[in-house]
Amino acid sequence: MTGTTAPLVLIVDDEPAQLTLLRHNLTAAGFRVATAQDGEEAVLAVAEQGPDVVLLDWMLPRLSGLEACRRIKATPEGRATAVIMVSARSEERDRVRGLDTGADDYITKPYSVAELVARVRANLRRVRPVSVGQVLEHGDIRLDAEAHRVSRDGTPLHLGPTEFRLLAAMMERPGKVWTREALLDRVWGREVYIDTRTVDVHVGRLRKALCARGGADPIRTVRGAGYAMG
Amino acid sequence: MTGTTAPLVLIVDDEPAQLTLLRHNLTAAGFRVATAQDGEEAVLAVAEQGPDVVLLDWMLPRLSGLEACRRIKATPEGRATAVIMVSARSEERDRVRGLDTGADDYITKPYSVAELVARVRANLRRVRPVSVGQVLEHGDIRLDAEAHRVSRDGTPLHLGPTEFRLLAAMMERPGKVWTREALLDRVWGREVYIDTRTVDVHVGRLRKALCARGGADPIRTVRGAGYAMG
DNA sequence: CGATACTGTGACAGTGGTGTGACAGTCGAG
DNA sequence: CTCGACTGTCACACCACTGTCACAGTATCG
Repeated sequence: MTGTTAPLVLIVDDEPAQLTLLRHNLTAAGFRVATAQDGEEAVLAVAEQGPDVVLLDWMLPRLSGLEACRRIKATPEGRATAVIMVSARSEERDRVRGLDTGADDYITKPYSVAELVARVRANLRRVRPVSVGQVLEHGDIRLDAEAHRVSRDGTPLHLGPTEFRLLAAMMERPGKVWTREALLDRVWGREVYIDTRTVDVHVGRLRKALCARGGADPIRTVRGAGYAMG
Repeated sequence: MTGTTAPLVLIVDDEPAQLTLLRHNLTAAGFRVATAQDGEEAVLAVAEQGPDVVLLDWMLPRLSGLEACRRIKATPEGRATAVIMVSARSEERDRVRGLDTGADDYITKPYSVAELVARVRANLRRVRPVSVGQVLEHGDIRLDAEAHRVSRDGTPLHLGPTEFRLLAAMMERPGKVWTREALLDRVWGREVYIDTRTVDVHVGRLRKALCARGGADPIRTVRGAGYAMG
């Protein structure tokens, strides 16, 4: 669930053919994939692996998709993941029931792979705000998260991976002051032992890159607190 | 966007009949409703009113729904709201384009009111938990805790860390008289050995900063007791 | 009025937070 | 392998900020 690894999608379906097909397509789209074959497995897998998105088939052995969804959404991990119900039923009352159970989205068979992937991305965007196709703008700075590109005033900039994530985090909430600890959490990952002063160094490098071709420093230092955009 | 008031839904459509219909149904469902008639209005309305959900028609004058969605999602307010694209086009490639622009959901005409409301609710569930930074105001003084910013009458002020915390504490409870000991506790920390007269010095510095560009002294000295805002 | 207690504030030295160049270690590409 | 890109740490310099003091100003009371 940190910004560094690929998003994890849990596929729940009882037909092996479906699992293989989906795994193949989602892997090709850059996601990590986990699978479960019935509702109980699904609930367990969510608790253990904390996926970012769950593709949940409506018809499942042992525990219906609807009930599985309810149980998933009853856990803290479940609330932090997006559940997409997959079903052959396209009647409206089912859609309504599905959404009111806590499902985040609903997709009906037959669906195209393109739409499925787009849906997964769209839901992912809410669960992991920055990591997926999103263009952030702040003043003359543009950051394309999907293409991994940054430009200032139209001219492209070269940033290392860490500086890129650092900029992305700060651009996501302009004005917000990030403590060094918060940035370590967000940019480096939750379980890392890193000197907080390292943040200073990377902020310095980011500043140098952003101001290489002139322009005001877009990063504000708040003494005793941390850093902020704008 | 606060927790106490009803969720705000922004309806964007150029047909007055649609606006009236949607407003009626959503109001009946317990939402607050705002409206916009074209894409530019929509982008503006999102920035100004910070709705929880936007119902965005695909076909709009001046700025297409797609482009409006992109611009909305490039702003911090936009990222904190759910955008539901509404369209007569049900072809798949449009859905994909819509979702990849940053839209959170997609609904096609004709839709039933029940499904629409269910979708709005489902999207709301994800958007609502996002809390917004606390902004304290007292007279013409504004203190943004998250951004660590203070302004008086619109002009930004520079405060040191201690003065900032001091002001924040006093603004949190306007009128309350703080003893020097209470302020030491609150601002400096519980187990500090500091001369109580130090509080006086910092209050003085805070006053100087607040009144640097004119204006009445917002801090009241209570002889024998301490200090208070207003 | 004088005495006393309390508060405002300029000055100042010390501290500690921050910017930054240097450097060694790691990793992947060629 | 070598090379280059990137990372994390350190040391040093700088200066904004801090806490304290001394003295001046002001309210309170006999």
